[in-house]
Amino acid sequence: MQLKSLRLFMAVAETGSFVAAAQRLHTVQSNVTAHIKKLEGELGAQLVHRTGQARLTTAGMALTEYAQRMLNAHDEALALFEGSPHASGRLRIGAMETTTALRLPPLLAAYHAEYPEVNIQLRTGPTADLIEWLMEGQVDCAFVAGQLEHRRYHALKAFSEELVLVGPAPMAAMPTVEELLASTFLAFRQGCSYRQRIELLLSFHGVSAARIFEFGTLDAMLGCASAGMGYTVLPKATVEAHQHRFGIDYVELERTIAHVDTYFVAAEPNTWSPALARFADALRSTVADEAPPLFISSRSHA
Amino acid sequence: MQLKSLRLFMAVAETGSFVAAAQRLHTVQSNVTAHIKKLEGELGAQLVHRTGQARLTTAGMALTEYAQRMLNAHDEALALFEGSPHASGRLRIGAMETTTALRLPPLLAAYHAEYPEVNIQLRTGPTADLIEWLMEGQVDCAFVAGQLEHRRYHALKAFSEELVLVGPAPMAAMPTVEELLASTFLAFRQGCSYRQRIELLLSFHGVSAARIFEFGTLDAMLGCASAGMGYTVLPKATVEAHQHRFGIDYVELERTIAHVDTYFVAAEPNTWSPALARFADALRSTVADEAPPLFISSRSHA
DNA sequence: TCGGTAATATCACTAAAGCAGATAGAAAAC
DNA sequence: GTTTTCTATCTGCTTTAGTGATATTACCGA
Repeated sequence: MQLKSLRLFMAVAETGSFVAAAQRLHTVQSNVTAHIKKLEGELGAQLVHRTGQARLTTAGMALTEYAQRMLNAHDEALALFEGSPHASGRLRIGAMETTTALRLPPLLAAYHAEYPEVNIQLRTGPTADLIEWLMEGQVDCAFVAGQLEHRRYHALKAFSEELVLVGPAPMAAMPTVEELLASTFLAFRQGCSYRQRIELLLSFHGVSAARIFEFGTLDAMLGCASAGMGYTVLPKATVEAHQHRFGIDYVELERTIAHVDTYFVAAEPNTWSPALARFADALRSTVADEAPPLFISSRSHA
Repeated sequence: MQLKSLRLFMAVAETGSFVAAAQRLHTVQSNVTAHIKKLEGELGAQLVHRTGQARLTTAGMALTEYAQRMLNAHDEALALFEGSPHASGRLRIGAMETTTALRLPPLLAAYHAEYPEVNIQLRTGPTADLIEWLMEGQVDCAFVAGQLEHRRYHALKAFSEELVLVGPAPMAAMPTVEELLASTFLAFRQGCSYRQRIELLLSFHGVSAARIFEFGTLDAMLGCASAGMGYTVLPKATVEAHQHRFGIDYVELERTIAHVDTYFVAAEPNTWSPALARFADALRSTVADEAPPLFISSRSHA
């Protein structure tokens, strides 16, 4: 059974004529006859009464239901890919805690408004996990800190973050080496790229290691920071967004340490579902509003 | 897009390998490659990651939903016709009022118990209308009085009825010619074959014409008969079934007039949907329980 | 970094199927 | 009874599918 045959069959059913069906689908009558006969042979039943008007037999009517289902699914699939008037299906996004909290809401809102059919699944985790999930196919795309070194992945610079050293308010100046050495650092669980910055910061100040408390959520970490439990390193925008809720303050860091770019990474664009492609579009337009876009695409293996 | 390609695509998705998919569907790996590549070309997107495990891309996952829908509909259609484990769909039956009331209930009950998926639509009318509906395709089959003369239709003798003259109780003997001439006859609306029998009965007794009242339902007719409004001709079994509810009685008629066969008629068997074919089966077994079956099939135009 | 291994891609060839045009046959309309 | 209109069949051509052998690529371990 072929979709072509079913298409012709439905045309015959609707027009009541083999020649009309042939014209509608831009072929010849003998071809229609051949397809209908083949269908009848496969199903072991006559589908069309040929006397006078070509009317469907009872068997033919029974087939229409299934033929219509197949053709509908086919047309929808084709429309989804070729046209792409509306994206649908599932979109699994991975992102860091800070990105999720600060950057994604407006982006997701805009995307969802335009493509309400897409079922968005958001998964939060540190950069290392995100990359693993992406490679394992557990997410369709991810927002990670720093550029992905791996080949065969497409990367788009999404957001630029300025990391600051966060501690209990007030913080007038950078803590001394002694203070840093004596204090605890608060970080997300293993794999968070910001945590690497903490270690970079420590080495920058000549401190080799420090006590580190791991947290699972941003709120818990900020709460502990305001309570004076220790210092942490977070994007400035994140801190400013939460500063009114917690008694925290920050000092800016040296630029080489502070600057971190968040990249949108996914497999190559030609593997994207329409839902993912539209999401990348939405991201690009968001990025374009703030800064000139910078595309870093991997070598495409034609 | 071909169902064959989608079948291979799903096999690749499930097995994670081109060679495994080829083995499962009894073909060779190069063929799988060709089909997948063709699909990818048609949709303009890469569907499968080839590195290591053959995993689906995001686009590929989006396709699976539609592919599954198409293949499901295909499998169901095939199962419906070839196997026929369960009939489904719609079955439109036409029947005379008396047949509907007396003969169909047990048949329909048995059929519905076995094939609950079938949506049965019952349409009642006189024989002439039934034949017209059948030829126009408004019903899939019909129970009519007398054999259908038309070619290209399959007929199966379903029930034998013994017509009797019905009047208000008590009826000791056949009314005289004068009584018949003076009385009114009650019949279904134009086209009812039993009504022809009334006219035949009258001519048998030398009466050329009589006043006839037309009714739409059996109950109304029997009610009027019990009230002494006039006589009617009905199957003996029907009268006996309603005798306890109405004050009616009957006398038997001369055999050449009394005997009427009810035939099951439909288009030729090779045009039957599974639902219709199973219904004919059910009817045959019902008939076989009562009398040796008698098949009168039209010449099949191979 | 270099082979070995296991996977997919490509190629050449054969077979089959699809398609178009012409024609024959059958039914309906006049 | 003739004409018209429709479907079935036939023939040749073109395209496509399927097979098996071979090339290429990626991955893995030494």
